[in-house]
Amino acid sequence: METKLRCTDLIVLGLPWKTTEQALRDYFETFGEVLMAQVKKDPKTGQSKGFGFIRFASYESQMRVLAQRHMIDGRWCDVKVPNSKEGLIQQVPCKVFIGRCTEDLTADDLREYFGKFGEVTDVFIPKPFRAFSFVTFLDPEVAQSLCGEDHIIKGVSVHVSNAAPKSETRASKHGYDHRGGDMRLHGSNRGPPGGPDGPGGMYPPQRYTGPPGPNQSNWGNQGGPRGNLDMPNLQALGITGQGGQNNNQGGCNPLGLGLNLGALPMNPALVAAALNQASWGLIGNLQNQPEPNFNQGFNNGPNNNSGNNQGGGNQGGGGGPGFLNWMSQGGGGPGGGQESGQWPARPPPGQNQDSKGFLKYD
DNA sequence: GTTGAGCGTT
Repeated sequence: METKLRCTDLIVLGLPWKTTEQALRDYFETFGEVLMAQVKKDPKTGQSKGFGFIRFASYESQMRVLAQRHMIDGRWCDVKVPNSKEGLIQQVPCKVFIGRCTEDLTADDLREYFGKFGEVTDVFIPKPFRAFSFVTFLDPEVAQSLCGEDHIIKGVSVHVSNAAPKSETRASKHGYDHRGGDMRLHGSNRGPPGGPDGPGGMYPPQRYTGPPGPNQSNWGNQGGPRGNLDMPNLQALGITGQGGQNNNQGGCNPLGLGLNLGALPMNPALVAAALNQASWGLIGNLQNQPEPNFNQGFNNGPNNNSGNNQGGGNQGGGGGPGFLNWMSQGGGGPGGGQESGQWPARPPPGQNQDSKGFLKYD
């Protein structure tokens, strides 16, 4: 379980021809200690091939880097987990199914309401109206904690449940959309982690206790001495965040590329690695189902760049079991803010349910 | 001397 959060080499695509290994290293060192940086070149000419690899010392740096695009020497570059390495990273459902929606419940309504429980990274409302929607949280634990509950939003009683991964969809081999920094895990070689009855000891037994009160401990940022990352919680989960290279502080990031740091959604897959088994253990509705395919179903749509929620900084995640509280240094970023409505067409109702009657999504 | 989706000579 400790091995799930180790760093891996990351591929950097789109490098300018001109970028040197030193420049590459210099750039990424603003995120944390860089153990390796290389630019792939033609052995003969020495000409760059336009991509390279980097490796961080801390998983936290890795996650943060994966969560955004990077302007390097004047070009936007993407950092991804290499194909050769994917499948090593686990993911956990951050998305919940919201049933009994009415038509007047807008994405903003949902985002605002559920933002009380944790940072919302995506809201999806099928069109045409289908009486349900999906809300994706940054923190998978928040998502899980809400499952099974009824909530009243604008006078409407909605029901939150697991967003049952649609089995056997795409996400097969050729990666799907991960522009904007969302999922990129689809290696097919990774089986289900353990199974529903696995360890189950990672999560505190007590359920999420609603919106954080004003006095609840807040691991968040707000200028705390530790900065805005959530290493305490990581450690609490048995993750040894080596070295604690914490470059990011609460408030001003040291890199020149300020804008997105706090506002961008973390890649839930990467972020949630350690929660996998335990979380599935909590998903009662899935316990009797065939093993879910972890390789799919949790992508956040074509563009995961949701605007930060209300720019208010995260809600602290309740201080308790919160896992991902590093985001949001206030001041909503320039994130897109749009979402919904740009998803692939869905199957007609009826053919998108599994044996348990769960609505599937893709 | 060009190029722009991709996946790593060692």
